[in-house]
Amino acid sequence: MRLAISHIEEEGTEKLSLRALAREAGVSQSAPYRHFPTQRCLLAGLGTQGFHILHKSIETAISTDDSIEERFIAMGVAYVEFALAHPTHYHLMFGSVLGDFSDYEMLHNAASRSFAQVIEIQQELVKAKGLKVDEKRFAGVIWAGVHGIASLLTNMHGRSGAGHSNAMASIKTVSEDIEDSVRMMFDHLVR
Amino acid sequence: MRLAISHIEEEGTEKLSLRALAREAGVSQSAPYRHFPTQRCLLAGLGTQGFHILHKSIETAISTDDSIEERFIAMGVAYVEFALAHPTHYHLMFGSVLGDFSDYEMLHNAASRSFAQVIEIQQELVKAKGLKVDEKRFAGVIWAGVHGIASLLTNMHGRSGAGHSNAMASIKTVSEDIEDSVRMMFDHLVR
DNA sequence: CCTAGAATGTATTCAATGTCAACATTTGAT
DNA sequence: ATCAAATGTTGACATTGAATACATTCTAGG
Repeated sequence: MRLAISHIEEEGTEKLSLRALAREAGVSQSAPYRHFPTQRCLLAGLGTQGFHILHKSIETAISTDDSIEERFIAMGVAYVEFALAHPTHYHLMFGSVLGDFSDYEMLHNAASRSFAQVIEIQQELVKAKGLKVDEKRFAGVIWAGVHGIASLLTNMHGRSGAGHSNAMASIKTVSEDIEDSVRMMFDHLVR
Repeated sequence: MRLAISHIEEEGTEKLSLRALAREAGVSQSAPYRHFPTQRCLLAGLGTQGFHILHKSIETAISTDDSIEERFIAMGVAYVEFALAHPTHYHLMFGSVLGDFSDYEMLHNAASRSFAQVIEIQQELVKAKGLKVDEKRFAGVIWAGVHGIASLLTNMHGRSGAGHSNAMASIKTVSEDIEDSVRMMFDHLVR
């Protein structure tokens, strides 16, 4: 039922049981199995959906008349904001829960499209600025940069900070102005 | 029993059941509960241990006569290498599984010590280079940088790459020379 | 050495979960 | 209206985290 697919969006501690989901959806425990043969398939569906949202978000963010540098930053910001808006999706997409994407064609395709999008704008930047870098390593480091921010913010969220308040304060500062933080991280590329 | 504590180290898909662990240790299913009131306590123990290892690794890495820039890079490399060597620990330490550390004093303290260590060398760098930055944001971004590399490498490990080979290739390149990658990420700080 | 109490281990039980199979109901196209 | 596909339900099963009550081992103080 489509109820499940909409309930899919109910971002919650994914950890949430299939049965609980079903119960909450007002149907019986094994109803979901009509739609998803296994729990992992349900999660794969969530992941696929996540990649679609991310793709659209980035597409919107980079479809401006700004310079490539600014569009590059905008992409980073969009990436991080997506993670904050959809932490469960993000966790599925870039965590190790789902394992190898090859098992799920739709997920795999959606991921490929997102990856291609990011790599494309990154190559555009390299070209425009005439950067002399190992392109593959560059792509990986860029990705790691935004992923690091996104991951830290989503994971450390709601941690008390008492005692190691310095570290938590630094995270809070990052989260309070994401654009500034992305800009700081890619400092040397934007100037 | 201490067997459990040593078996703790057996890095495995943490997801592994307590019972399986007990079985593998050759004791009965509920024996572990003598040592850890709950599963989360066991995991908290693992996390604590992880912070100790990380602290020692970084301590070793930065105890050289090199310049602050080089020691800074060495810290980043040590951080990433720790994550690769102990992915389960890392996941517990910086994922959201354990939730708020305040619930476990030892874990909390170990984490604080690690955080302080990282923040200290980062402050040293800021001072030495006379950087004019928001220190808190700077700390967060630095942390996010190394965390991003570590997280991507540990999570994407063993993903087939067929189809979106560009993205996977970029990760592979990063993993093949971690120091170069960390250097590229903190480019502007090291030159 | 002996014994009391702590530390450790076991057996048994319970509720929740993922999965499956057999059966029932709804729905849409012909 | 009919029939097949889609969807939902009930009941079962094995596994898991957890709790309780009972048994064993170890160790320190007399």
